[in-house]
Amino acid sequence: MSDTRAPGGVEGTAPPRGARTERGARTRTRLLEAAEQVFTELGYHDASIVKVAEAAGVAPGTFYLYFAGKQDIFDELVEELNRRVRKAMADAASHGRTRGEAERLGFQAFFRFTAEHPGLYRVIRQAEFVSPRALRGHYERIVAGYASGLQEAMARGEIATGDPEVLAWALMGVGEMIGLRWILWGDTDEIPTHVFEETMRFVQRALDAQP
Amino acid sequence: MSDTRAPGGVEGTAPPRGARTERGARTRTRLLEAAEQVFTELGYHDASIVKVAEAAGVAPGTFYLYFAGKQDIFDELVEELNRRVRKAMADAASHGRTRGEAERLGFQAFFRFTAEHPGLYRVIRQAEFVSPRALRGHYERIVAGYASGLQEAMARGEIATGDPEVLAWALMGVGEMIGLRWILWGDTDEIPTHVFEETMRFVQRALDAQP
Amino acid sequence: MSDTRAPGGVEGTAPPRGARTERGARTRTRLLEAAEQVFTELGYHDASIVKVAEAAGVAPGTFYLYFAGKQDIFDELVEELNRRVRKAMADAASHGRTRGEAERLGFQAFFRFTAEHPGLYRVIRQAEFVSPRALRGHYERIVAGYASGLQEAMARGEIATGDPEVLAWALMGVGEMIGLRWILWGDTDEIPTHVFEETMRFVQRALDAQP
Amino acid sequence: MSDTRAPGGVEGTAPPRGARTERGARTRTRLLEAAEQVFTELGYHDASIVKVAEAAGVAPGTFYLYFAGKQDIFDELVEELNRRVRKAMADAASHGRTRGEAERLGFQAFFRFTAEHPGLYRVIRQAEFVSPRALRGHYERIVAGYASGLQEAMARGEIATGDPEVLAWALMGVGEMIGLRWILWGDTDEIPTHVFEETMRFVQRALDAQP
DNA sequence: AATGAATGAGAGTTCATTCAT
DNA sequence: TATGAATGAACTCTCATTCAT
Repeated sequence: MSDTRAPGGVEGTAPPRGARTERGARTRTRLLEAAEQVFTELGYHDASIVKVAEAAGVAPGTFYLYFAGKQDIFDELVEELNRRVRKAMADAASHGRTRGEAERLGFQAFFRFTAEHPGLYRVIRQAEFVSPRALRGHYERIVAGYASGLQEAMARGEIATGDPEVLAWALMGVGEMIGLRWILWGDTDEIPTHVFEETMRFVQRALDAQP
Repeated sequence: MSDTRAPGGVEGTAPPRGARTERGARTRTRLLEAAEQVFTELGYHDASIVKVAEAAGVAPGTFYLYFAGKQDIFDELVEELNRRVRKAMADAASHGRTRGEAERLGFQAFFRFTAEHPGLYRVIRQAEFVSPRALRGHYERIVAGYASGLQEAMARGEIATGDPEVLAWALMGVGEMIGLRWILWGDTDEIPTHVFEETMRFVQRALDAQP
Repeated sequence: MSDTRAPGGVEGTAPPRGARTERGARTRTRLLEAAEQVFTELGYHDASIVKVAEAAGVAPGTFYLYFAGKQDIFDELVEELNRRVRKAMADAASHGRTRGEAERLGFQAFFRFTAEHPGLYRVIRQAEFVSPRALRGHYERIVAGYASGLQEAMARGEIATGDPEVLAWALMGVGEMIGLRWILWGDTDEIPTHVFEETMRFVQRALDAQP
Repeated sequence: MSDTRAPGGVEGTAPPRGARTERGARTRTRLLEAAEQVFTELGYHDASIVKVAEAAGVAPGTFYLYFAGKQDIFDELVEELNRRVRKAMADAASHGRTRGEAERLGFQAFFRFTAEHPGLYRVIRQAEFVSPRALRGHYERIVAGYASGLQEAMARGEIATGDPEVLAWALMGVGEMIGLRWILWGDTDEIPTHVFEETMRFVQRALDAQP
């Protein structure tokens, strides 16, 4: 937000919603944190602006100084969460020496994230019905990473050849469903080791080049 | 819509409202059909009882003679849709001579169902947030079928050994995500052949016993 | 409102808002009466749906069974009031034997209406800012009546020739302003006789054929 | 905007907020100009203080240093606009050699003003509902001018005798309605010549002494 | 003299649900 | 068995105004 506003200027499309000062930035952050908590607890549709504002300790009207509405803050929140998931996965994967190891670490990071923040994970999934575009973009970015890794591995003859994009989506489906079953629906706080290992064996067989 | 609901059957808790006469049964059926149409078109939260009643050609008050509320009819509808999906998959799979063929036919049936009824598929997915229990039950039944098939195949040495349940959930994840990507988000009315074939190769490699 | 609704029919553009029964018709009427009172007392912008509903003795939600919103009921109300004014003027004028007498009686009826319902008159005037089209239509209908009377009188040589439409608007301006000044802003309940007579002389000179 | 407002002048009651310095006077002027623009564009009720402040390049809080509220600045603005209209009419009329010519020039000036500033004209009309007193005062001042001119003309035997006040209000009604019809509702940027001429003939017949 | 974040009452509106008929 | 008018709480959102800085 430039501090050289031309008087009477119209400032383009995105209204410069609040947050021009330090204090404003803090309020905005508080609202985002409150939204995370409320959406997590109640889901998108039972959450309300009033509840979010209340949780942030501000008046309802204040909310609209910073966000255009419920969907707006949801989008921003989901985008933020998605960034976190992707970063966790990419960071973990980058420590792998071999492709297989990277894959393993990536999956592990994903499962760890969802296990540590099951509410957030649910929020992200719910985006399918609220901001399909945002969720799709998120998945596509993960897939793009997967796919390029797979392509390189194919080139090196490490894995079976095939359409890397399809393979990447299939891999993501595996991770999502295992996460859904053993974290959201499971009764432990963590994915059981043998489930994780079985999943990794499944994935490795699915990818490995047949001798 | 099966008209042979045993009163007080599996549902147990909910008293079977209305529908004690021939006419009542017809009204109930009309409401369920209307709900399918309205939920499909609008999604759970934008659907309203008044719209469902209207689509069924019935007054709003009449709705409550047959269902306890919105969630109630949604649950019943999702259960019904799930039965249809499972039946389509099971029927198809039963025509397979080999395990691999059955698997292939089952996946094909799933994709065909979602391609032909994308709205219904979305309704089922949405159940995750509205009636998690119902969706979980649905998935578990599919998994149970998969898993027992896998177990037999393992016993016969046709596929790699492992925890059949984990494998079954992984398989389902693959199907779900490929369906999401190429049917709900795709721009064709059908899953592209090469995507389907690539998916099947992925699945077969993932399961096949290593020589 | 036809009582042969096809089940599931969509009923065209105008939603059949309530009033299918005797009781509904009564509620609708009560709302319209309440609106007249509230708009009259508070003006358009300070009136609120809740106040109207309250004055009608119904819950806020009930209002929306019958009207699409504030502007909708305002339009209907203004249209109704306009019909009354026009009818009062036309009825009165039709008793005139000569053109001049008809004119005199029409003006008189207009002033009487505004004097008896100053609040309504204000509501109609306010329509200029709320439903300009409606007000314009109202004026145009009055003007059309005036103008055709003037044209005939011109043909008979009773009055000066000229563009009857312009003359008609000018006449209406006279009536409106005199009404505004001596009824809305005046301190009596009726237009003073000498003002009325002076106005009629003004009008007659303005129209009369010069010898 | 005259910058020579005598503090505590005619307005009397309202303390002249802010504007005690050179800079303050400039801010006040900017706010008034902004208000003219915003009210003109949006009308009274859709205009908001925040928009006015924005258009003036000033923070919302600053507004209240200079005006007591929305109605306050509206009143002042309307008064200013009215001064402009009256001045335009009086200036024009003063160039007329005969009474009839003065009248003609006055009407012309009024129509020209409204044609050039239709938005302002609307703002003035809207004052009927927002500050009736201000509008009434405006009209009364115009009427006073008309009336004294008419009285003199009567004394000189140039026009029919009668109550000059009633005649003056009638004249103003003619001008207002013709302006409303052909400027606010018309499709040209100017009043058509034949309408103007017809109107003037109407007015002259209405006033002229019968031989 | 100026700021701009914060307020909070109140607006319009929706809809699952009830109940007298 | 069916009706449909009525409910009223809850929702999103606006904006004139205040006040600590």
